[in-house]
Amino acid sequence: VRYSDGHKQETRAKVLKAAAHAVRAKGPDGVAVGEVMAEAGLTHGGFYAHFANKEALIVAAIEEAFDESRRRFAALTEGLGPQAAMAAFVDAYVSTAHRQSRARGCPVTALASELPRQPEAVRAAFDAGLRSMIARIARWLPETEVDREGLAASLMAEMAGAVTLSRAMADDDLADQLLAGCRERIKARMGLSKEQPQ
Amino acid sequence: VRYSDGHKQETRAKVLKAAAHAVRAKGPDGVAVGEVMAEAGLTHGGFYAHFANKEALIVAAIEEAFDESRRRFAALTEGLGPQAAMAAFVDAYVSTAHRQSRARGCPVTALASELPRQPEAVRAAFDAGLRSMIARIARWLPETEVDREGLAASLMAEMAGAVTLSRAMADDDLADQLLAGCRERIKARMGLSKEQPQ
DNA sequence: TGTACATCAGTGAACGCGCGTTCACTGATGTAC
DNA sequence: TGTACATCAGTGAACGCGCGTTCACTGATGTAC
Repeated sequence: VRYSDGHKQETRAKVLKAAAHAVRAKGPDGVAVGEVMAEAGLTHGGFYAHFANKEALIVAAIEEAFDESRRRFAALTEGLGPQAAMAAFVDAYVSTAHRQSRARGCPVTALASELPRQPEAVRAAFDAGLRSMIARIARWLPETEVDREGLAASLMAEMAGAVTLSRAMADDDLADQLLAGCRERIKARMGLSKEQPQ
Repeated sequence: VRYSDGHKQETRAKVLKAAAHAVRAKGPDGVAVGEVMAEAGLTHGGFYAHFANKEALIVAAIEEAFDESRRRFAALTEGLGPQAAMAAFVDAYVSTAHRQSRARGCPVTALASELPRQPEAVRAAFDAGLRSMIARIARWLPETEVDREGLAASLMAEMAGAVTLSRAMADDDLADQLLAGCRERIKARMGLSKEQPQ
């Protein structure tokens, strides 16, 4: 072992983190192996000591992006009851801040429409991340709700749609209006609106 | 004039149609000028007699895709009152058929997440199409609704999100469930659910 | 304890390929005389 | 009416560039003796 123990793991983690940002900022096909390696402070040739090929990097990057996103939202909702957690989640997700941070935001919003063109392994990674997100949302919904998974999927669709559309809009004010409107309507759909009692 | 009158226009229209399909199937960056020309029965070199460059093609292709989509849904809702038109629109949009026909479907669903990376002109074309779609939906909503534009934007977000997520899902049954669930919830949000009176 | 050797993460040149763009040329047809 | 010329949509070879991948090499460090 030439380098200190775990040196290779650390390098791999650095490359992966850069890739997880790049895949959201530029899309799976827009990620350039050389750029990712440079971002991690290395030259392109060393890439293949860590990953079999670009596809393997994309798969790992998507998993990493979902993990990052999960940790971010877990921190945000820590210690809150289900309804308060859900409200905090919606406020953070359907927000101007999220609109503006594509590289660090939720991979669902950043990648969804490019996914059908991706190879099987990439699609599988995204599919798993998406399903676990919906399941997490479902757990926050009232137990009295008859079809929690169904409602969770519907809410996920609107949240991801809202952020994606807001990013596609040229006018910042209009985009903010759309986000605010969707945010309130989503909360109203779950009895979490400001106008209604908790 | 060598060729018959309007020959060049016809060729341009053929190229544009092929590009409008390709841009939805492969994304703006995935469109290959040579492939589009081949699809139109021509060789790649002739492209520059019709478009200044690839970016100009993408802009025109997005406009064409929105037009196609508009005509399709106009035919579908022709002669119907606002509520029936809206219901027909939702049923057609949030459907398995739409999920399966990316190249001919709505450009919002097909392109949304790739848009932020595109050049200004491309973004402007998409932005215009998106806004006109939301305006069209708003006109179908009950006049009693306080914020028709806001509700329209929220519904557009959920519809586009639902179709996009369904396309990203590997399991067809799960995808169909998501579409059916979103469809009913969207209609319920407008008093158009099967369970409720028209 | 000191020296020769093995290991292997990382380097950087090179290769092949696809793609956008350019450009000299073609050839069918309309126009001028 | 017939012939020479102009026009221009479309052809196909060529170029440059970026990118994924390969590969011979480096050099710092651990191990064997």
